[in-house]
Amino acid sequence: MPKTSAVLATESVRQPAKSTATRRKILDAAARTFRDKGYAATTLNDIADAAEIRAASLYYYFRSKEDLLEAVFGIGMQRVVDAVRQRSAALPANATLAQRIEVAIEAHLEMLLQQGDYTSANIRIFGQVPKSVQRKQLPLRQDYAEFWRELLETAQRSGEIRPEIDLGIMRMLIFGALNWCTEWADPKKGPVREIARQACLLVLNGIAAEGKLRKK
Amino acid sequence: MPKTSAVLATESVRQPAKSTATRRKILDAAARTFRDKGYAATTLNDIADAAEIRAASLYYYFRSKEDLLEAVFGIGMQRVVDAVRQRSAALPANATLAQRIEVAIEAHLEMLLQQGDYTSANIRIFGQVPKSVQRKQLPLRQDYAEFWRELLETAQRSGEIRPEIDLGIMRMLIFGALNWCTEWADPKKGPVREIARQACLLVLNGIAAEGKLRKK
DNA sequence: GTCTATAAGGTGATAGAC
DNA sequence: GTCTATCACCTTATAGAC
Repeated sequence: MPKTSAVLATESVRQPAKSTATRRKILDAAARTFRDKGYAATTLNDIADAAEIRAASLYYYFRSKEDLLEAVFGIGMQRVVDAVRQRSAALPANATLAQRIEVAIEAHLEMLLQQGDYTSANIRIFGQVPKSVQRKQLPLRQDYAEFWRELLETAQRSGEIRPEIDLGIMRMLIFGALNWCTEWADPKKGPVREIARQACLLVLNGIAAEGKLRKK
Repeated sequence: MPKTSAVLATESVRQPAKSTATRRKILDAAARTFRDKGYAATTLNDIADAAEIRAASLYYYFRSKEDLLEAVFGIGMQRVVDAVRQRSAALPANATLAQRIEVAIEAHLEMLLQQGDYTSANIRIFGQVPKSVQRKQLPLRQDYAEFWRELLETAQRSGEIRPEIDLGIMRMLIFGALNWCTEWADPKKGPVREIARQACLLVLNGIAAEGKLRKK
């Protein structure tokens, strides 16, 4: 059973459909507003407006603003982890580095840019949120980092990644290139596919023409 | 005359030294606090505490919280632009792409990670700040983007950058890899030089070993 | 489940003494 | 130049009617 269900489902499965729908509406509204304005600048009234209810009604579903934030964060992170893991698992066992990187980058970017605001909210505002909330998200984040760490380490051991590459630093540089897309990329103005393709070019081969390779 | 002076200097050069020093202290405090907590979550009391004055005294130097933010942003952006431009100008006219990229990446990262909180505040919280403030920063940001656009375009025309690279997308991916360093890199835990070196490896050649290059 | 009313506290900003 | 005192407003959260 995937972890997803624990995070995505409402606590009680037997709750009436209306309640579940409203809860989802609130979460959607919160994710979008947090993403756009940041956590502190978002008021419960902003969220309530977007969800078409009164601010006080939020407390029927969530104990506090922080609780709501945690729910949004959990869903957002779990979605990336699931998407990247699932698509990678679908690859043949003898898939190349290029194929594995390509699939992972594409899944990551799609979650970030197309699949709603939960993931992008998590990525964008994580650094400016109460430390207590950050701490609770660490396990899930490390889980995801671990996936990439393994992917890159295996490839370096097999000789597909050059030995002078520092995998710890490189992983964060790659995350940066991808995550920063929330700040500028607009799926309506250009296909995510093309961004993913360029990101693969960068990560695998860089931008320099052959024969003009850097010495050291 | 560099634009710097207009932004860095106090309005009136004839103001007593004490006033100028306090102003600088406030700016330093604001940059650090904005950077760490975000704009909305930072109160004027936070800044006043860090600057060792009372909140009301801030209004002797700045009209409003937003004014203070604009001042911090302006300084931060101007510093990157100046640093990158100056160091690039010091290169010989026939410098290679690798040399130019290396110098630009190093200067950018040093401003971001070593040279104080103004630049990192700008980079980190820009997306979650009132739209009116963002708009005022656009000219300076475009100025910097223009520098990179030229650098990359010249290199692609001369054949140093492969033709299948989309320079618009690639520039943003590179910015992302670099800017994201504010979220994880700690100059006390590892030299910025090493991060810059790895970033150059990534940008110029990627991570793949030769002979394992991606087909398409 | 959702609402109105309201509490309790903090926020940016101003007035005016020193 | 810096302070204390204060204002008007907005925020999260709770109480209790419906």
